[in-house]
Amino acid sequence: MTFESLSLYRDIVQTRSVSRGAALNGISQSAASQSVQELERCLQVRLLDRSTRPLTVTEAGKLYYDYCRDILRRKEQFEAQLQGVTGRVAGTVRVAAIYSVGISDIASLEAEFTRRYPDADLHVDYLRPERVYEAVLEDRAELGLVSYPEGTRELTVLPWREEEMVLALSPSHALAGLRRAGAHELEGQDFVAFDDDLPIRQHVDRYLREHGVNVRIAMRFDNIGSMKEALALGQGVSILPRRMMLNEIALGTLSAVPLRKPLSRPLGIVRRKQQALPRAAERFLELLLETPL
Amino acid sequence: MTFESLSLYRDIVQTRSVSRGAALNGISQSAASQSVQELERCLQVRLLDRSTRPLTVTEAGKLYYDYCRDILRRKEQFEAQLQGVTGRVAGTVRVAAIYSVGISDIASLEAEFTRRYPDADLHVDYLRPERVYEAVLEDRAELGLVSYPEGTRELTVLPWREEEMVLALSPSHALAGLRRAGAHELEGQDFVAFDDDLPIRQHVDRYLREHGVNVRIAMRFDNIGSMKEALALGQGVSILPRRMMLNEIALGTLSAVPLRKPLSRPLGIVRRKQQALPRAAERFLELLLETPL
DNA sequence: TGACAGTATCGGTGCTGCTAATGTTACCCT
DNA sequence: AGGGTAACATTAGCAGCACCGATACTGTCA
Repeated sequence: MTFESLSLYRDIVQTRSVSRGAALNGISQSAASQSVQELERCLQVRLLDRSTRPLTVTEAGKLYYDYCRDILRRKEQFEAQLQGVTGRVAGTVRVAAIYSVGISDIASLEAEFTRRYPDADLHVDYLRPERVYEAVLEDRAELGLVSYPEGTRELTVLPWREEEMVLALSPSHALAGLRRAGAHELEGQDFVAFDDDLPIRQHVDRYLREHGVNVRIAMRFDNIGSMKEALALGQGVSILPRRMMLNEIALGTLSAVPLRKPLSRPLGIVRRKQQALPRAAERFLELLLETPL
Repeated sequence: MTFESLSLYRDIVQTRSVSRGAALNGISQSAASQSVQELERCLQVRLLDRSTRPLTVTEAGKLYYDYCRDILRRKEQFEAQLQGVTGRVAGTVRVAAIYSVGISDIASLEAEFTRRYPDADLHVDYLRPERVYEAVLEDRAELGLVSYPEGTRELTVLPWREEEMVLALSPSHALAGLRRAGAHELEGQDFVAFDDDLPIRQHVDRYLREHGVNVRIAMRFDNIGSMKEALALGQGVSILPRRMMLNEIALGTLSAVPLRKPLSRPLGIVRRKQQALPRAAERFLELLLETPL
């Protein structure tokens, strides 16, 4: 019973799928299937009920899952401790981020990080917000970058940035010439919105409601990139973080109009409570926090 | 990195020797040496300083040792939990006992145990008292049987038996005819004693001192078997648990004279605190506690 | 400075665990 | 119902690696 098989089993349970677990661990579905069977043979007990889809976890399987988690966390803890002794900053920092933190920002952070710590690797996954929390909870990432962060019993939050939200629209749009946008000017506009279940959507909705504005939701997206495309094509207006539009503003494909009643979006960093971070992850966290807005 | 290698490393550190660790894990010295080197190569850090004898453990090596212990304990805990779910009583119960608990007693217990739980194995090691504590502390035994038990921060004690101590001597000895032995009758006798560092020796010494008796220590042993031989040959007298002499009394090779001022020896069971016992070990513990004196 | 006990190294071997291909089964959908 | 699809199981064959035995090296005694 190797650590690979522990990690594999954990991932199989978390993804509720042998194949996905196999993929996450870089082995074939066949190998994963054999690994689980070997496990069940050794322990003489069924761990997973694979006669149903998606597969279900038996009582014993849950025990083994907790066991895997504990073992793998202890392993991470050891590795963190070890790096404290050797003084080396190495290993992979896994970061899960929402799409809208700005890929270019992270890219420059990544460059600085690999410059400072050449032995460390940085791996960033861009996910939907709920997936970011999930990734941190399920040990697939040391750090998570989210907007409107919320802590839980197992997760702790560090404030990171406050981003100014602005009216975003095509330069050719009627409202593009305004120096400042009052709420009433949005009344009845076609609106390019975030998906209903994203936190940012809730906050923008509340902002509009509080200022007595009704807009017409023209389209919905779960990522800023697509929204910017739609706006550039004149499909409507939106409210987006200004930082995310700097490129398009410079290129002249989009315009940003400051809001008279300001609205900002807080970004935060989530991590697991009482989990010593590997040295490399600690350093990346420092880098994040020292980076100017 | 397999569990075998964790167990191996733990044993190497505990025994301060690669060869002994290898022997404990049933592999060759060569394999053990290679395993440690592989470990150091993977972690990129020296764990053991083998340029000195006995070998010494580096800072990183200590961290890894703690890690091994934690992992292996978690594994045991899982196995115990699993047996709770399956209801099976299987696996090996490892018991460490002092020589003087009585091998024949344990043998009959063992017979009863394997009768009740045919899937479980019982393994008993007979050791010197300090080794019994060590074996339990270092996860080489689930239960320890000792006299004059003492708990520690990591060990908890369950009282087991109170054994009557009697004057033990050859039937041909001058004192053998007594119905009861007062303390004064021991004055000046040749005494067959336990080794100085055994707890039972301290207690017998105190008994003699408190009753103002001086004896001449004729010989010392660390096990009751040898003492009985010496007594049968008329080499002196001793104070021993009666239970341990039943066979010799029946055969007429030894006599037991009750002490006027009674002395008893408490036997106890030691186990690690906050460590769920495997189901098989739990059952053996039940068996121990229900066994009549 | 031998003698020894312990550790490192080396070549050969067997077993475990992987892949790729194929067979089987649960669930969905009209 | 009854294909269709996506998942899991099975099989054969191969590759790597952990093991062993033998031997060489190295600390630590006397």
